[in-house]
Amino acid sequence: MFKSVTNLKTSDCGDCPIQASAVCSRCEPDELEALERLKTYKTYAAGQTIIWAGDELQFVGSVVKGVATLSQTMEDGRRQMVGLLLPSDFVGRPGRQHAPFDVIAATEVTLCRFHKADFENLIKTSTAVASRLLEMMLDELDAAREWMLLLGRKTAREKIASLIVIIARRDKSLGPFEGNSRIQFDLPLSREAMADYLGLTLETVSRQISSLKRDGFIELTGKRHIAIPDFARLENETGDDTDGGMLA
Amino acid sequence: MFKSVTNLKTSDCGDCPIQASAVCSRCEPDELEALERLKTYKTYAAGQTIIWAGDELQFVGSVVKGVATLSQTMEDGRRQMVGLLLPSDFVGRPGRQHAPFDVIAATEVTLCRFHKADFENLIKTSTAVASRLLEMMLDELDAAREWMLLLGRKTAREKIASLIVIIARRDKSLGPFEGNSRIQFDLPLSREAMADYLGLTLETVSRQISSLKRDGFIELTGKRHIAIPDFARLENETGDDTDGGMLA
DNA sequence: CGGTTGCTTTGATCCGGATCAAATTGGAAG
DNA sequence: CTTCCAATTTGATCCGGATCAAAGCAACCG
Repeated sequence: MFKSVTNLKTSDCGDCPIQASAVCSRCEPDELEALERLKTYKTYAAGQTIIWAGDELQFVGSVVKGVATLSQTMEDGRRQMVGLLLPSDFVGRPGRQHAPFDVIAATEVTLCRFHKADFENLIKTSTAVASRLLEMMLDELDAAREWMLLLGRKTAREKIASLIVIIARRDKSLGPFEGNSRIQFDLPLSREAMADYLGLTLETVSRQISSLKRDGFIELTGKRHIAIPDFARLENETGDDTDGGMLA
Repeated sequence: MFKSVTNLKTSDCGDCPIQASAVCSRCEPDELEALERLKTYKTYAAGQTIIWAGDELQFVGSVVKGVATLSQTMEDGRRQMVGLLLPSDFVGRPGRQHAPFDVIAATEVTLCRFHKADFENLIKTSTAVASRLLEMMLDELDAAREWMLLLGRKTAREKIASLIVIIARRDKSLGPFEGNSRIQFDLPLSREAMADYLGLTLETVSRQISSLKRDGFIELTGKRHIAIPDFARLENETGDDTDGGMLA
């Protein structure tokens, strides 16, 4: 269920509602219009729980603005974030009841929402919508699996470096950047939220951030604002294959 | 990409090729027939790599028999299994190139395969196929997220107990069973493969299995055959919410 | 049969990250 | 500009699981 099918922005700009350049051409005008009629917007305050685990969900939709968190909690309180919901990410499970995860606003969040039943109906009749959703889910799944590698095998330092890199890559306000550029932005998550995402404690998160700072990979001004003097150099700390090469 | 969309059994029995009872009725006869024409079978030996990370993939399909493993490896050799492929699980990524995961046969594996391009074409024209696939992907994603909780927050003992419970639940040869039944079956994975799945070392896996045996949660005859005297009691060791309750 | 080979178990030690406990800081409210 | 407080950093210690090292053990083979 949940998170990040992505890009259900619903056309303030005439884009394909189930967006993404590649498929826009597949959207029939009447499908686009159908989505258009169904959408509503709603804003949630930071800290507010948008969806409770086990809820009977009445809507699906996507994040327009802000950051939310998709997480699961054990009885004894141990918590694991299983998804980070940034603008353009899809929220809600079409078909059947949603799985037991909470969605919590990390900052003020605006959702673009569709009535669930209507949306499900649309999936069943529109190939374009269904296959676009499928594609988005496949991306989601790939991301989830990469996260599994991080959780199962990376060290604390690699986890922190990976998270910072991922947040930077997804921050559209930075525009496209490359290689060794210097970039800066605000971390949308508290140390505790990062810990829940990375399977660490908040103390370890803090220590590793300090350590990356000491080693010159990042600079901090205030608690949330971060600067990365050399993006590629930080990427080397993630433990990931960075060359992206594919010889022979 | 990959793994477990599930149930592309392709009708030796007249079932919906994109199976699952709930949707069978949605399959049009001609769609069923289209899938029928496209399928081929192939068997792989235990230990064989079925798909290499980065491959240009020519087919998609599903596991008919045997067990395969979906895994990712870091340059320095650290490995994390990100999916367990059991009979009925889907393999391959329709649309775009598959992500960098290996698929390796853990036992002898038989796949039912479709030519990729044909299958993708089918998705684009058949709502039934696309929406069934979507549903399966959503289940996959839920499972992946539960695994994230396991990797990030569970103790070694809880991880082992969880894995045994999950394998037992998915073993169809056991038939449906409930609560405190006694059940027994063969573990389809080596200690090392379990370790790769759980984000542990093989020594820790072995120790925890021994510990569960000492405490009477499981019995072992030979290295692979396992008996669970009281399934519900083992479930209590997983750390999961077991009551499944949903009061008020 | 005895020997090789590949799992698996068990043992001893080490270390990364958790836990418990203060101290510090930055930002919001007055 | 101060005050206050939650978020963060830093410190000291502990422990679960990793690592290094040696046996068991069952299947296979000559």
